[in-house]
Amino acid sequence: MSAAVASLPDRLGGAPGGKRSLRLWLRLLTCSTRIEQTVSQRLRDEFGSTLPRFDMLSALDRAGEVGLTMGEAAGMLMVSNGNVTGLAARLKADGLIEAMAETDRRVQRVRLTPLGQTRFTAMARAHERWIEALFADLTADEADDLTRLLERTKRSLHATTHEELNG
Amino acid sequence: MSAAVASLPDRLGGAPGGKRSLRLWLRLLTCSTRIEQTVSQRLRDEFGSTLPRFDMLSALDRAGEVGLTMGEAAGMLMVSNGNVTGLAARLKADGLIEAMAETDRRVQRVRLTPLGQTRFTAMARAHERWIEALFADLTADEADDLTRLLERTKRSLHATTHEELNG
DNA sequence: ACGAGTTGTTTCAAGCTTAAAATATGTTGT
DNA sequence: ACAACATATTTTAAGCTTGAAACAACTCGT
Repeated sequence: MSAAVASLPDRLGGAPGGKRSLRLWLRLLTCSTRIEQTVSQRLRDEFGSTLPRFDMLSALDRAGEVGLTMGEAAGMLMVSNGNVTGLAARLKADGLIEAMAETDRRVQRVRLTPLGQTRFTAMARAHERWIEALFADLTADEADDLTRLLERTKRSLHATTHEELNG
Repeated sequence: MSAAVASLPDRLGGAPGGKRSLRLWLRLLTCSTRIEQTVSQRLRDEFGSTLPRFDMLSALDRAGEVGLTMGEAAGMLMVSNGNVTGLAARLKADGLIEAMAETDRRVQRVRLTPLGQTRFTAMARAHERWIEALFADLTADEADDLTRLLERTKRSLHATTHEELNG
């Protein structure tokens, strides 16, 4: 959740170049940050939870019975392995997730507990309502256009970046 | 930098409702996170700096001679006041910013040092190139469409949220 | 079997971030 | 002047995040 205030001093009419991209990035970041802050605050106020915790529960909900290893979870959440270690420890302490048996003893696999499932379902319902409300002023067409353009953007980013997260 | 993996289990064809918004939010977050991670990594590798530091320097660059108070900086960066206190302390220790005199002794006003200005200029140049490259696969029209839609989104968010950050 | 290399995870130190409480200073009404 | 209130900032405790180093367990070639 970082908000760049990159310097955009000048004209923006013509060139498809740097300033144009900078302005686009600034808008993208502003929207993203604002939504994160809103969701984060409501998660705290209404559920005493956080966005990282919610994201982790969400990934585990998708995974179902088989759960996720630490590495798989890190990949889905786009965070470092060490991060997931701490997150999992806190969620375990809350009783929302539990460890599973694994033959490969290096692997730490976890899944939702029944309590975790219940709590996540409640949060997910509220979360969906919040997001829907935030985008409410966009028409369905605008939302679809935006989604499509972001998909194109994602591919552009993918083409330009090949970095790893861990170490 | 948090990456939601919100559950999107089902059909997505029809309704303009929750699932559609959720998918849009997910794309937005993915793009934003990916760019932040890329920029963050390069700032560290090439300048030994961080995104929050860069953002702070950027805000001060825009402010010019008169500098910014802690509160003004917090507003521009969309972070808490306490956050800016720590950031300013670190940048001061690096010799990149300095305190200014103020009649109101509650107010802490800071500006770039010459060194800070030099360093920021170098970083900003590189930053602009990185961003341009990340969006390189989009046409100028696509970039403009995206910027416009994000502007509309920003207004939609603004209409729905009135929360404060501090306190 | 055993050493070398690989893979999955955790630990660690440092920085970022927040909300809430505390501090310090300024302003206003009387 | 002074009390009450308001404003600007810092402090604090807790959580999030990372990259690098450490650790543990597995695989493979011989």
